[in-house]
Amino acid sequence: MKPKQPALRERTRRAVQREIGEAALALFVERGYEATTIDDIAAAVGMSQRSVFRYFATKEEIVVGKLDLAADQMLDTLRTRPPGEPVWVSLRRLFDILDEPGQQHIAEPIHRVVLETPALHAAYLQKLQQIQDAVVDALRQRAAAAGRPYAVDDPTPRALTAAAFGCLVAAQHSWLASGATSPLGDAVDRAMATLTPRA
Amino acid sequence: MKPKQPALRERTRRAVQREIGEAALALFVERGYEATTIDDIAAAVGMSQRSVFRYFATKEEIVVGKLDLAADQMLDTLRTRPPGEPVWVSLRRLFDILDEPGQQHIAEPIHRVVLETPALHAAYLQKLQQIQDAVVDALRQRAAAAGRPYAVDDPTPRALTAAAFGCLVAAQHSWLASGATSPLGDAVDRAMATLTPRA
DNA sequence: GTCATGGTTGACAGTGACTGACATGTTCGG
DNA sequence: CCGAACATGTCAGTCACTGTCAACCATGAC
Repeated sequence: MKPKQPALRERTRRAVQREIGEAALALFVERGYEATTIDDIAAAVGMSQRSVFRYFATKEEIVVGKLDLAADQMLDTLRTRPPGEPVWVSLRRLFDILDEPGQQHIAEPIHRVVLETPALHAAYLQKLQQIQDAVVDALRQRAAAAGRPYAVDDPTPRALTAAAFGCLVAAQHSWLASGATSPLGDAVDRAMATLTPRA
Repeated sequence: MKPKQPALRERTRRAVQREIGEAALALFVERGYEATTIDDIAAAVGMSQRSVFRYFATKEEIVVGKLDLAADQMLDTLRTRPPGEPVWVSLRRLFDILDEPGQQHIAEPIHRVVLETPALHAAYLQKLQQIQDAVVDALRQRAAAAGRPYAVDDPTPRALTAAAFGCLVAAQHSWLASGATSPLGDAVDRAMATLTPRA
């Protein structure tokens, strides 16, 4: 019987990871990302610097690692969408999870730190790029399952996905610039409405 | 008469910067970005590590700094396009300079290193983001000059620009994936043809 | 209970990117 | 030829990150 403890270990691991993440984020928001050292974070949770790095590969991952969860949710969303739905609509639906009520007040300072810290912004864009790869994969599979597979060299799924994520980033910018008042989803709607996929 | 030597100084500065850049790039391509240390680069050009950092703020800048020139060219291009031209077409034309013949053979290994090295890829995406900001600005100015300014909260210019650059990145991916045979411009054409701006 | 065992942790040393400070040239203007 | 910029080297220091090792649990076998 092996699979008995692994579950527990995994759970405690997640718990510690979560604790570090929350403490770190509080410090980042309070005094800035660059001004916060890993030692500060370690001290805040009562661990050694070394152990912090056992839970997060890099300092940036403490922040952008939160997107891994979001990525999984996006892929789930994509798989449960009607296979015949227009791709552009499905892509728009992926972003719903970034916009759930109850998270907005928390999400806003995070967004701000990420967009204002060059190192974090770069890491964020890269993570979005990774997510896009997975989304493109899922889109190809879906099309194949629906009997209308894309040709291997057809740039359509990749281009549409890239454009959609580009619109997302554009929407986040204007959302933050206007003080994060109206829901982010509205900004995404407006951004994505400026384009249509060609038949 | 002050502006006599400054011009010379600036020229020699550019020359040294260029020399460092070329030496570094050769090393990056040969043995990889991560495996190349700043000391290696300094030794290759016969300088101290400190001096290398006087010409480039960061290691990544040695590579992605080359895009600053491209960015200027893009903005020039944008300003010389007919003001009435559809935005999507103008945006497509920005990317022509990345595709000039005679640079392709050189550009390919660079592209490869950038896309395959996480740190560089992140820096690259961030630089593209900066360029987008400038492009959006130019688009707004152009529309205003043509008597059809965008409303301040109109996401159109930002969204279209982000989508176009997303298509560019998508095109680079498939271009590299297919061995960089046909010109990059063709890949960009195909990617951007999958979308149309909504009237 | 005891003991092997896998997984977690802290302490320590080391690398590499980067920064600040200072001292030494080299160059250019007068 | 002299003084003021400017470029460069050296050195010391910070911080992110990695490898290693020894101590330390918790669990399961006996």
